[in-house]
Amino acid sequence: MRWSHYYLYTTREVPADAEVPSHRLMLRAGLIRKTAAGIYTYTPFGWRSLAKLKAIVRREIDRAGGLEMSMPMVQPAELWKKSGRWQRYGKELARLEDRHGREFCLGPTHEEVITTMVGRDLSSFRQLPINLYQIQTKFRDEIRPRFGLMRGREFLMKDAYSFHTTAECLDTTYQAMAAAYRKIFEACHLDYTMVEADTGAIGGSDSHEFMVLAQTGESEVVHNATDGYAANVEKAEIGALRAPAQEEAVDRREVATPGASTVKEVAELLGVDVLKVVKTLLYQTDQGVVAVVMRGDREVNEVKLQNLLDAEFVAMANEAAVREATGAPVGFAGPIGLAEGVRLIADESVRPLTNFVCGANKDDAHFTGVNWGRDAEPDQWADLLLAAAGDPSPLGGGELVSSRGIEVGHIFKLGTKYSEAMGCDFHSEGGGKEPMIMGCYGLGIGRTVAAAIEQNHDEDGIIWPIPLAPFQLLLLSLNAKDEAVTAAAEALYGQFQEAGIDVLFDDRKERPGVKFKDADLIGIPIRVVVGAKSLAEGQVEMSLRRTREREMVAKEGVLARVRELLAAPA
RNA sequence: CGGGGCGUAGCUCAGCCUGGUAGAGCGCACGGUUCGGGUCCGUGAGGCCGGAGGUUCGAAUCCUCUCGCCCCGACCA
Repeated sequence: MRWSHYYLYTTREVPADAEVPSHRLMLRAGLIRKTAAGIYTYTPFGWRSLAKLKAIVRREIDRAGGLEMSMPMVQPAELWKKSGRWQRYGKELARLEDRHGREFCLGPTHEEVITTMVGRDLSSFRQLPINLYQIQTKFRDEIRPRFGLMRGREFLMKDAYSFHTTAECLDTTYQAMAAAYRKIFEACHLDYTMVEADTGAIGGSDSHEFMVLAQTGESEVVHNATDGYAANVEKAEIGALRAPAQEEAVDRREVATPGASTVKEVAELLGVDVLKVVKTLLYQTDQGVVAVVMRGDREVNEVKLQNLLDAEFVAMANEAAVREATGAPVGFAGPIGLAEGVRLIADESVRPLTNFVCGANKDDAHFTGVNWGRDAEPDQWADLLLAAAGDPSPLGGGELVSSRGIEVGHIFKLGTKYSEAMGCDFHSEGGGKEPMIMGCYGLGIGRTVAAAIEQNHDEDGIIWPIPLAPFQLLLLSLNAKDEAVTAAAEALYGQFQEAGIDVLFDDRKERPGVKFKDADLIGIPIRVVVGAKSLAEGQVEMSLRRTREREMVAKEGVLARVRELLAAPA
């Protein structure tokens, strides 16, 4: 491709709203343009990179037995009402009406559509298992889109759905898809990790996420290198915490704690360790108001809470609700004397505490010397602790380490949640009718490309991994008016094209400085520079974007050298 | 949805407080210059100052409403 005839416009300045490197560089390098908040246009240049990733994804999913298809982006409300998600999905589901007033939504995912289709077409165990996938534009009306393609509202995603007669069969496909994902991310040369995950709004049992490790990632993951445990922090289990020393029970006393509404303030005021202070958090849920007692220095994992309650939503109670439940302003809640009907759940971390401090459900007052059994008893004990770096791994390998990741893939065992709702049954060998057992497998296309940039860039621009680079090679001709240079560059361009190499030929009438800056910015892995001085000696300069190592190569030997570099592991 | 901020040339922004002829840099066009790391000089095109209403002799500037965008939070295959 000749740059002079191509659609590739770089910018020196950045729109001020780009905060993370991938977003900034994708705009500057002319890969994407913003059309609306969280909605982007992919330029021809950017689209090439996405196309490369799509090809890798297709290759691996096809090998894993997937069959490519395509489903509509606009879906009838009827299907979503049938699965119950029309109500449950919330405002993220973009809804619209057609001219007749019929309700539709923009598909954020496609369980309803695929399950309905498979349910109609397949009816026998003999037709199973089957694994269908598509690469398609999704729409989720995110509350706050940000970071360019990392969290857009409209985005490209590969989603696959598998249908089975048995859990074992589902597991086989699940493992095969996990293996395919590994191959995909390895083929992209990404530093990633697979972690246990919560199933969220999609539902189901087993679930794993594929995280590309990056500081700018929106998810926190914890892992332990010794025992191999790795999980999204939302899901993470924790080994036994060190138990505090047991004390002889003392009398419970109410003490004045004016203005001390945080654990830290209370601990300081009373001169005790924060570990001695418990906090009681009030949540509003569709199951009613819930009070959670948590160790003073730790956070509640709201996902664990939601799963425990089997709740549709869980949110911190507002001030009015807190007052109603505790009779006190925020900051003085405790497990003793809560309003009627408030469910009290205590985290396991506070179980071994003796003579602890908690709010007195009274303005400016706390209790000291509180003991379980004698003074209070929760309706339920549970693990609601949000894992943190330094916690013991549940597998016993020592401390958990925390890192940040970009969620690029998420696979689920759905079970029969959708097949039952949508009536997707099969006749079993025994003649009975059973719901199909399903799995689903998502992979963010744009997000993966953004993650690749997040992991591969420097201060000058993108450093594409060869498999995702829009072009493999950038041929750069310096002196446009020098006939010998032009002729040599044209000859090389012809050779590269003939050899089937993805080449971008910078034949623009620009100064060398501009071309070099652009070359660094757009990050094509291999660069070949034809300039007057070296050409006089029959040589051209070759270099790699990643290492910046330069070498002079006789112009006759360039093609062979390029082939060598492309074959080498990146 | 709560809190904060911003909408002025294609892009990045100044001007607004204290109302009086709409600006800069980059980009673009033209001429010259330069030619291995975003040359330099000159000329020029380009803006119902997001939209509506109000105050005023007069509004980019003050007031009200509205739309859009961004940041923090809650949220999230």
